[in-house]
Amino acid sequence: MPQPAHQPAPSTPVAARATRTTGRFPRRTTPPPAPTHLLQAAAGPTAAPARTPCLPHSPPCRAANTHPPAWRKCTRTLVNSRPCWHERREPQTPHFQGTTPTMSKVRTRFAPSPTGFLHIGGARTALFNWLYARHHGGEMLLRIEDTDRERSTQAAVEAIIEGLKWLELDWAGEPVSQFSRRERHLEVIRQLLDAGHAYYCQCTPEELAEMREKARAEGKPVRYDRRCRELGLCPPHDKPLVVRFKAPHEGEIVIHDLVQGEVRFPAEAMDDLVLMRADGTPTYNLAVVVDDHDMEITHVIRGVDHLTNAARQTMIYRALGWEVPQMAHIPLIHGPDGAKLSKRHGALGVEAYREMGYLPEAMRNYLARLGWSHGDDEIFSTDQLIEWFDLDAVGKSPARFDFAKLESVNGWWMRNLDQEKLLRRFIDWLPHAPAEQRERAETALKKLEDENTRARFEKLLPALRERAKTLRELFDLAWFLFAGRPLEMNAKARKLLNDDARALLAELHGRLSALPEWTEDTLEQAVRTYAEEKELKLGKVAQPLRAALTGSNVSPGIFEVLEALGREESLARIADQAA
RNA sequence: GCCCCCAUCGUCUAGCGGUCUAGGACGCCGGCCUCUCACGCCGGAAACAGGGGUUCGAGUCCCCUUGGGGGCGCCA
Repeated sequence: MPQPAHQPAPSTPVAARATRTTGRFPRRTTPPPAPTHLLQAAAGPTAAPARTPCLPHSPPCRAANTHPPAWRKCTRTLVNSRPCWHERREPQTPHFQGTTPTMSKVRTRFAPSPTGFLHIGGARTALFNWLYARHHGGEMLLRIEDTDRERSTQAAVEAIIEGLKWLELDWAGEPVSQFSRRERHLEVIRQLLDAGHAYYCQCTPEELAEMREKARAEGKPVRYDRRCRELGLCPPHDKPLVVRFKAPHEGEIVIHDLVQGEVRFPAEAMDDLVLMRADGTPTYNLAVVVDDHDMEITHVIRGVDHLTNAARQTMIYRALGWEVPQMAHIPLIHGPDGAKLSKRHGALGVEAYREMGYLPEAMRNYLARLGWSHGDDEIFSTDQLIEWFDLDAVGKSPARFDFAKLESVNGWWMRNLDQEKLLRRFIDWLPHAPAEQRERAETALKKLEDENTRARFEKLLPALRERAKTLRELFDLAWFLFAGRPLEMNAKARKLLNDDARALLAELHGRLSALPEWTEDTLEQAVRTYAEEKELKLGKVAQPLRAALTGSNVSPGIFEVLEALGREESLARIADQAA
């Protein structure tokens, strides 16, 4: 399992292989679409359209001539105030360690932005990426999309990594910080500018807001009106400049999606999106294209909320002359009310599910079934998931998150997981118990170090697990094994222990202490005989006994409990409650 | 407002033109088992959103309506 290290390893010159565009994914069966009638001119730098001259007041710049040496002069001020490109050193790009590309290998990536915990939708996206890669013998990479410096936090990065680890979704190499690849992104922006696929724009956020408002009021599509597109602006300039992509004027962008099928976006719907902000930082859509390309991602699997980004990114790929990766946009997960998943419905961080006592295998099982199916099958081991998962069985309609079903699936895994593994899961869970159980959990953890207690627990585990839907319930059910005397009684247990019951316990204590052998069988025989003699139904005897032994009205079979607890402890507990 | 996507029991889904009086699972209701609670087993209620086409034949294909969702940032 990779460590959450964020220091890029010493670099392989990513840039060097970054421009390779052919023969990289020979295993592809469906070649990427080429509806290039509108973007033919965008085939690459060599096919760039004519340059527009600079404005009179600007000094000559790259946009105006084709001499490479002019670069330096110009790039000095490309980023309005900050000189970031003037020294043309090799960009420090992360080395995608351990992921030496094999031509035919499927490479997916999970690319969360670290602005919060790993929520349930993100977890499923990660799972699908992971399963798809595994199914095809490839690998999943992890990229942290931390270009939004305001909202990205290290704590979130750690929470995401922690969440993935809990779900046991591993990735190849080190996590890649998108922010750390900034230089490379700027380099590509420069390339785009150079080729005439991008231009400087001087519009301010205020002007743009005004533009949008007007368009909306007139019922027109809300888009940038491209007023700077042919101005030939370039830095230095009296206003801050951004770099925009030149979207095609006509035709359409067609994306071939493995889940959504063929989706067409008319060119009129495409905006001249910003590639570089006024502060000189690259934007998401540009960064994603560059990173996916450099990381040699073959399949981009993400939420449908990115579908329009797919169209935008496709334009950028084409302008760069790069091959577009296969794409799959999976439906989103909704809350029980069909609306967006809200906090109280399940938009919780995966650590919350861990706390609630769900098992990773159950989580994977449930999440996989949300939007994907394999006939009538409901329960899947991870190996089966890997064997059977594929994008063609992923539906297009959104699914609602259903706690009841999750719980049921979890219950199945509670009952059927390998005993050793369940034990380990339980012990691993204890330190993550919810706050109100933390104290007891610590006690249990300590008690489990005691061989005797541990043996009791293991002995009763088969009976306990059958009654628990979650690790948390298992813990509640098992608590009486760890609790000290005198046992705390719950309300129903107290009610059970009336005077008659206490008197009965006193008699029973006598009988049981006389027993030569303390086994489930001898105990059952003794108790049954006692009940018959007293002409009582077994329940009348078992329930007070249960209360005395477990402090509860619910437990595994009473004779099992008696045996597991042992003679000494059992008799002591009975004596505690006897009259 | 504009663009895109979706639509089978309450929920997740099977169904890829005839085998559908629509199957499974969760949940719900009834029962059996029984020392409690579970597990397990048996049974039940419960759906093709509506309207037009196409076809000998439509849950399955097409169109419209309605309803949901996503997107329209110098966020990702």
